[in-house]
Parts: sequence; structure tokens; C-alpha cells
Amino acid sequence: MIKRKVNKAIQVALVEDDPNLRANLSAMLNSSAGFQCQATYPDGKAALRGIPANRPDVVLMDINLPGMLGTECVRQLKDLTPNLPVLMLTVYEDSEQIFKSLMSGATGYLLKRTSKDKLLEAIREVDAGGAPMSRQIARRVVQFFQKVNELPAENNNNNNASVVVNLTDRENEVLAALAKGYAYKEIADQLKISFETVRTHLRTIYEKLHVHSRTEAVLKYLGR
Amino acid sequence: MIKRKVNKAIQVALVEDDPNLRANLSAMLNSSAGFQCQATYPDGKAALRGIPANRPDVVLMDINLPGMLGTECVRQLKDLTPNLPVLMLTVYEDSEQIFKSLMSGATGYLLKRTSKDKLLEAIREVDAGGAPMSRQIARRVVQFFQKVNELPAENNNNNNASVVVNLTDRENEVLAALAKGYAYKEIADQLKISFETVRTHLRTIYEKLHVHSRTEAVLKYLGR
DNA sequence: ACAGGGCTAACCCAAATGTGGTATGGTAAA
DNA sequence: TTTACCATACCACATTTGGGTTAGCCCTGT
Repeated sequence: MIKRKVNKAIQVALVEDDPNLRANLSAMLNSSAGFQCQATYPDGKAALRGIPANRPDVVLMDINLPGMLGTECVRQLKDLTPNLPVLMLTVYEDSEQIFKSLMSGATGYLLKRTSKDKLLEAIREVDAGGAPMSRQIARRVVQFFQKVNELPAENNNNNNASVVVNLTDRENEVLAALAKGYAYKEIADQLKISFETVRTHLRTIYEKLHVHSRTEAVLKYLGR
Repeated sequence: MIKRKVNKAIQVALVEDDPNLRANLSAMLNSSAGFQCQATYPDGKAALRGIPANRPDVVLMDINLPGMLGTECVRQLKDLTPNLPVLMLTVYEDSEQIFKSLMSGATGYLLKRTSKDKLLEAIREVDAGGAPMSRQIARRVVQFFQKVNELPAENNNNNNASVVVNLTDRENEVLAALAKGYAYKEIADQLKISFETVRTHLRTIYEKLHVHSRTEAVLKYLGR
């Protein structure tokens, strides 16, 4: 994340189809010290044309845009300017929209009824590398994670955390040790199993993770 | 979520193995208006015995508990008292732990270096039905969602973490490639140098970093 | 001119890792 | 009971990686 000079206003781009709301938000930003509404766009197409050239610090985007959905706009924007933080605004607490946005590359997620102060704070936060969410939104996200856990809890005894892939408990233990840099021998000692068993587990792990080397596995494990 | 009387202090239960930290947090809570540290527990077992009976409003739990991990403790606690909000405390920004906790049923997630005011605010928030997260944590969560969608093949600029050690430019390039999981051959191709030169660089790098394996080097490079 | 560092490259040898088998006992679901 | 994982374990072979050594070339500062 690029450090910005403290004395320069945060340049905000606004994507919002409602002319009233657009004008209001724009005026609000410009009247707030430390913020400037650099540009406004009424739809996704205009935003995709203008934003990469104008290089704002933060994008505020309505999730319900005419023509192109906000989520799709974010996705394309992220391809063009990957590091540009995008803050989504929505009236709905619709889980599906939330996750779609986050997966599209949105950096934060706010309800439109968020107060002015909270909104400004969120813009500051996202500009500083954070990921602000309304508490209602955060709650949804947390609930999502808790749901993920309920499904597989019945089938097997797999209590474990590997979110993307279904590793067993033991496999996770091996992977965790691997990711700490231990050699196979050392992992075997720590888990009180044989060197060969460690290797057997590793083979399964690699297969599940679709990797072919220790380092790749560790990178996946660390979320890189 | 149960509305609580405004004039009654939030009853907090604390699960933390470090006696010092336990005492400090407890004292801090009790000296703050609107909060009371109802009980403290040094480990998961004690917490599981005491908390369901004592019915606190919020649980603060260290993620690194001796014996039973904090994540496991949360899971069992959630079985006993499903609506009890649990705020996890950790020193690490380890993705795995974060997701494990969230999936186990943790309601919020804070770094231990969170300031007193932020901590109190988070307790209020979780008690009010929110899901407070440190911004670093929120970022991880957002990154998780974005990872589902990614496909980057960038050889872009420096995420350079190796501040402490004096690596040369070339060495840093080699290390960066190494940390992306490339094999020696591939690194050689990318940097247009020979396999043997890559190895020569690696030897120097390992010496400077005081490591003896690829994974250790990558971990240092990533700041782990 | 010389010393020192950085970048390049090669040789050898040993250790660690990756991948293909196969197999046994346990436990849990169908 | 049969099926299906899971955890355990060993063998064999190929590849990758780690470490010691030496050495030429090009800079820069002394």
C-alpha cells in the first residue's frame, strides 16, 4: 500500500447512478477537510473509462448500478488497477451481494445509512490499507464462516481449518509443521510418527492443494 | 441478541494463560466504567467449566491457550452457550488461526496490541451484536474472499521484507522468486542466468539469513 | 595498480524432497 | 457386512536442494 502525504486530501472517485445522492455525497466530501471528490460517474462504463486515468486514492461505489452491476464493475476495475481500494455502498444487507462484492475485489463494505462521520472514517481506513465494514456486514461475514463449518462437521471428524481444501486434522498438523520450516525428520519426531508417514501425508496434501513442492504448499498454507 | 439494561456493567469473562496479562486486563476492565471482569480462567478446561454457569455477557479469549487451543475452546463453548459472544485475542495475524477461530464460532477478532479504548469499544460492539475485527484481521478476511477469485502472474515490484539483512539487488531478486515457489531451474530462466549461478546466490543468501533451507528463507522473507 | 565486492559459472558430493507403488489396522458410514 | 476413508509404514527411484570449492570478469575506491 502506497504511503500518502499526510497533508494532501484523499482523492475520492464516486460511482453512483442516483443524481441526488451523487451530488450530496460529492458535496459532503468536498466540504470535509482532508477529502476531495475528484470525479463522479453515473455508471460502470464511465467509471471504467475514467478511473484508471484519474488515479483516485479510493473509489466509492454503489452496488446497484444500471447496466453493469457494481460487482462486475469492481471486478473489471481491479484488473486495471489492482491496488486501488474500492468501498462498496449498499442499502441491502443481502449476503449474496456482499460476498459477490468481496470476491470481486471490493475492499470494504458499507451500508448507505452509514453516518457521515463513519463514512469519512471508513474512507480514511481503506486508504490506510484497512478493510472497513459496517458491523451488520461484518456480522454476515462472520456468520458465513460459521456456516462453512457446520456442513462438514457431520461427515467426518474433520474439525479443521483449511478453508479452501478439505485436509484432515493430521494433514493440517503436518502442513503446519512444514510451514514452520521443519524438515521431514523433525516433523516425524514432533508428531511421533515415522519419517515415511510424514511423506505419505505430504503426498496427499500436495495432491489436495494441487502443488508439487514444499514451498508452494507453504505459500498456500500462509494464504499467499 | 438480548438487549441489556444501559445502567448495568457488561460482565466479561477472561480466558488467558499468562498471569500478568490476565491480571492487567482484569484490572483494566474493572477500572473502566460500564465493564466488569466477572471471572478469569487460565485455560480452556476451566473456562468450559465456569463460563456456562456464570453467564457473562462477553468472553475474551486468548487464542494460544495451553492444553486446549483457544479455537477448540470456543467451539465447545458455542455448543454449550450458542449465543454467548466470544472475542478472540491474538498476537499473530495468522490467516489459519483467524479462519479457524471464526469457523469455531468466535464473534470478533482482535490483535493483542489493540489499545485499551479500542478493546473496550470492541467489547461494547460485540455485546451489541456486532462483529469487531482489527483492521489487519478484516483485511485478511477480505483477502480470503478475493483469493477465491485471483489469478495473478505478476513479477512486479518489491514487497521487500528483508530489511534487517544486507542482501544485494540480485540476491533479492532470487529470493523473491524463491518465495514464489519457483524451482531453481525456473528462477534461472526468469533471471536469464544459469542454474549454478542461482545456487551460488542462494548459498550467499542462506548464509546472510542464517538459514539452511528454502522454506526457512521464504519464511524470513515473508516476515514470518 | 591493487583490493574488495558483486555477478557470473562450473565441478563434486550428500542430503532432502517428490512421486510411484503397496500394505495393515482402525473406525464410521451405507 | 461391505465400503470407504484415515493414519500408519516401508520400498524404490528420480529430482531438487544444500554446501564446499574454485575462478573469471567488471566495477569502484584506495
